[in-house]
Amino acid sequence: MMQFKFIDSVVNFLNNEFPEASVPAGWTIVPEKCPEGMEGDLTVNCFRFAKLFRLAPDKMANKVAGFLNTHADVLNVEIIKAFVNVVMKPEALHHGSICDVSELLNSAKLPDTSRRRILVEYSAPNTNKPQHLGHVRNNTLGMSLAMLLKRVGHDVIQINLVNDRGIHICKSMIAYQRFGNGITPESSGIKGDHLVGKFYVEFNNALKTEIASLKQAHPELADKPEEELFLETELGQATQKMLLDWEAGAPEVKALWRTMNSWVFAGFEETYRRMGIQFDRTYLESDTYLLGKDIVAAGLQKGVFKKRDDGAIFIHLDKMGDKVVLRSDGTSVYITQDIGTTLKKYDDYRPDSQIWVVGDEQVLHFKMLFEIVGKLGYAWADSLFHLAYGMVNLPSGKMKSREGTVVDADDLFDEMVGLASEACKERYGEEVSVDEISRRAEAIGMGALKFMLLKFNPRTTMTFDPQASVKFEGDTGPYVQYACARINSIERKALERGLDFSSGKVKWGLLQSAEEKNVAITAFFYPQTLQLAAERMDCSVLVEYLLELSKAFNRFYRECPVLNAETDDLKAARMALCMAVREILADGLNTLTIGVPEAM
RNA sequence: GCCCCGGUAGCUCAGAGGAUAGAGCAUCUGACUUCUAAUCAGGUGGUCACAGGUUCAAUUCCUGUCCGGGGUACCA
Repeated sequence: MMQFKFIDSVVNFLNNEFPEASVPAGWTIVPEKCPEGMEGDLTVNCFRFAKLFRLAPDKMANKVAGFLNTHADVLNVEIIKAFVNVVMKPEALHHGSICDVSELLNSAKLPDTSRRRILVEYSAPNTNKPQHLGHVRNNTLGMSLAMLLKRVGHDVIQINLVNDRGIHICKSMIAYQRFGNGITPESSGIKGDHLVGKFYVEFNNALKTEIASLKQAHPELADKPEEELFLETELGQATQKMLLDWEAGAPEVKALWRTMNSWVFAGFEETYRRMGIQFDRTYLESDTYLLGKDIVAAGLQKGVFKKRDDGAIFIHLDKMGDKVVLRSDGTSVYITQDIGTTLKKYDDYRPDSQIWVVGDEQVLHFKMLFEIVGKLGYAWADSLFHLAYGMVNLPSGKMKSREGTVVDADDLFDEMVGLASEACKERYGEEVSVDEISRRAEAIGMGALKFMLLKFNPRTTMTFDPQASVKFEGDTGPYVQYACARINSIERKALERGLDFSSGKVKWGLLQSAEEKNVAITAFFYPQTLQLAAERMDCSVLVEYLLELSKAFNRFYRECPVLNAETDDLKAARMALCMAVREILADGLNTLTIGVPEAM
């Protein structure tokens, strides 16, 4: 990690002054950004480490300030309580931060000994309907987390586990058989996953009608919930039979299943491509759904699991009570499959850690899963992690497919990109090719959406306001992209004017204004921000940072002309600052899987 | 009932022991002959749900209460 020389000096100084103090190995001072309105660039917060040296915080502050007063890199020092506010010489400030930007970017990488192989599983869609806003949050969190972990040096493997079989899949198949009339994505021009989703809806409508007439014919059933009446209906029975036929390998059922799933996969492929998702491995539940059974059988032998009188196999998990892992009829439950796939993924990749990006309604499920894996004797059970994220609600409340309030993923992409496209045309409609406009609109629209979803802490249950979310102003992805676009524009203008800054040494010490220093100070925190975000598995940390750096840049942009600066040396130095900022912003946006348009 | 998560500005959200609690939106006022105004500068707006406790220091940690959400299946 990059560090200012004066910080190292203080640490050395303290170690020499207090040889008897037992400071942890590798201990150092982490400087903080001096709050706005205070005289200072950086702050050494002595509250945090005074105790290490058995000194009162204010005495420590005095000691540190006394030392720093004589330091060659320091211009001025002010003590407030136990905060030591340091004004640095601009030269030293820039050399400790933004001057060598590739070194700065590189220093975000963890040392080899801290790098891990990590499996990130996310998305996990069902093949009976298209993806919606909830999936988009999941996908965005998953892919960005994967990129973030990679960015700091981990070996990351992105995994999807597709739910491609089961009773819910049979529902759309039954509906297709009955109402489909041989329609296909090609014949209808409807995207495959949407077409299959239509039949899932039709199934539920038909089922609702049948249940209504069932209740009418049998008033005693009036109070029964619909799920309990499923197998009383003709449709329900047909669906159940189809599931059994599927499991028995009935050729005509399998053929239809393959056909319809292929439509859905083609549709998903398009959705994923648009989001920029590439999985390293896709597991299909149709291949893995039987996996856990052997393990349960073996666990029963070992006494980890027990058999109940009715034949069901369960495990006793102390505080969480009993959990059935195999039904009395011998079939798997959800957790059985997850035990199986967890072990399978472990065997396939030997990871140091596995992460599941799954909604927070499943926290208990994963707690149980991890405990079961541990009880089965796998020491790596404590390296398993459920990244539980909150649901996406609408201002009107929850999204409900039954009430048609679900925000479809593809529609949402189109809307965001469409609005971005309009904004682009407004600005550059005449001068820029249609092709370029659509490229920009794609980066801006998709970027705005992803950025918005990542801005929230993953665990918060967020409200998605279509009106507000569709804007490209304020704390948004386009705000960050715009800062990059401004820098690109400066670079283009420099070329037009025949200015060449590539040769000659940059005189960083010329950048002395508050705005210039603030950019450099903010830049300094980039590597540790990446590492913190990775450690917390929380991209919102990075999002906040990118906004802050963009804000610092935009202020600089307003106050400090680059190409119109007073001297050539100052022009060159400011240009170098711009280039460095662009590299950081682009690196950050990239990590969030957001593109950077050339201009906007 | 029990378990988990949350309650911070009109709205959406940051802050997780430290300085005067922040940002965006909304609203009001200014700034485009200048390297892009998708920008910038400023105003208005707060009992950090409530009550105790720990601490030199609590919005942050602990306990309790209230309110909201989720979970508590031989569903996934």
